[in-house]
Amino acid sequence: MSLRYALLGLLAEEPASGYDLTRKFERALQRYAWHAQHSQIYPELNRLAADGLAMVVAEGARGRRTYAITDKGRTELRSWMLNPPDVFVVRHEFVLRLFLLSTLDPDDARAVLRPVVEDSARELATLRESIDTADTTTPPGALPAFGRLVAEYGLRSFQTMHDWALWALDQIDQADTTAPEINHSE
Amino acid sequence: MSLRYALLGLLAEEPASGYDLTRKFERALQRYAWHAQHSQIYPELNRLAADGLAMVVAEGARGRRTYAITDKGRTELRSWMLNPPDVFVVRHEFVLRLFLLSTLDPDDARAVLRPVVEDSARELATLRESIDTADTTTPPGALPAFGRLVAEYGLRSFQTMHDWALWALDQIDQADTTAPEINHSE
DNA sequence: TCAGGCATGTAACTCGTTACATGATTGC
DNA sequence: GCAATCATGTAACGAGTTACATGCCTGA
Repeated sequence: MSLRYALLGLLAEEPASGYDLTRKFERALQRYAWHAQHSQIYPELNRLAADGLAMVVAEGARGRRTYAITDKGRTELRSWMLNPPDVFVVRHEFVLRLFLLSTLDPDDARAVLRPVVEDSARELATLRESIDTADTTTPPGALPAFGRLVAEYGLRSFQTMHDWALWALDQIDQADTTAPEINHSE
Repeated sequence: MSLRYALLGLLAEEPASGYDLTRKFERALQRYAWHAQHSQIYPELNRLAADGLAMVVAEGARGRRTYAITDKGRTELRSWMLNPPDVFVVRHEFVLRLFLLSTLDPDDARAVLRPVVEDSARELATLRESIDTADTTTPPGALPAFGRLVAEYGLRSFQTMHDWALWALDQIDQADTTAPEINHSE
């Protein structure tokens, strides 16, 4: 049911069409939080409308339909936000690979980790730049957009991953040079 | 296909039954990396065996079947580990809620964030304790188990989340006391 | 005019969840 | 004997992916 609330949440920020929402997923949500394609989004929008949680507020060129959240939708969304489950659904292929690093020999493990260092550094730089731009263009004293909170979370997460990957490479090197002959049994 | 590799990876560490694997998911993978129930694990084990990537190596009481990874399975797993996709699948309901914090008013946002501070502190303490125990029981000079790498990643991730949530609460307070009258329009 | 992007949809398939179902073993 | 746990399975359903399908607008 998370897709339903992801859509309601995006609609709560501003009205949007299925096409808009698809692009929002690609740009922001997909990398950190949730993934969905247009083939899933359009039917769900129709269901949201059928359930009275969203409604079509404009029809434009090329069959474009702009949806907005309804009061009922807002109530439903708020209730979902304030009642988190005890255990969250997590599916993270990257972290899965970290878990399975133990199945590789040191050289292979290093080969997996090195791109992690570079990728996280690149993500970090991109995010920091867009945060700096946003911070300087925001009038002083204004409410910081909540998007700023998420960006900060992303920034810290990439920093953590970067630092960790460097540390992990170091750990592997140490183990490898200290006692390389213990390996290669079996 | 990630489930397939998660299972292969766990079998690469040691032979296990479907029942064992189900518990491993519950204990470790589920919270951080991937989730699966027994109803998905048993059929997939049968498929792994049919494809020659795993095989039954022992049959025990109560119909228990212990599977082990085959050489073909190891080759397949290694190839998967060394060829990561450009973009990872991420489904993280917790982070989704962070994104949608912007749809809540400051009081509601605080109500969402406060438990995050507490939960992450608790997870942090538990993880640190089990890491300390593992570190002191590991004979000095031995190869650090790769599980130690993941534990460290978990530790740092929870620390990051904890620090971020405190920072976010502070940001909300500041915005709320600086310019509370800007809100409540519309 | 025509390429590229806007815009929506659906069918077939696979993945994942929930619920139902069954029985064996162990320890008290 | 019986409760708890071990142990595996499947059917029905819902969620998510891939591929196919269609047509409209805008700008060069």
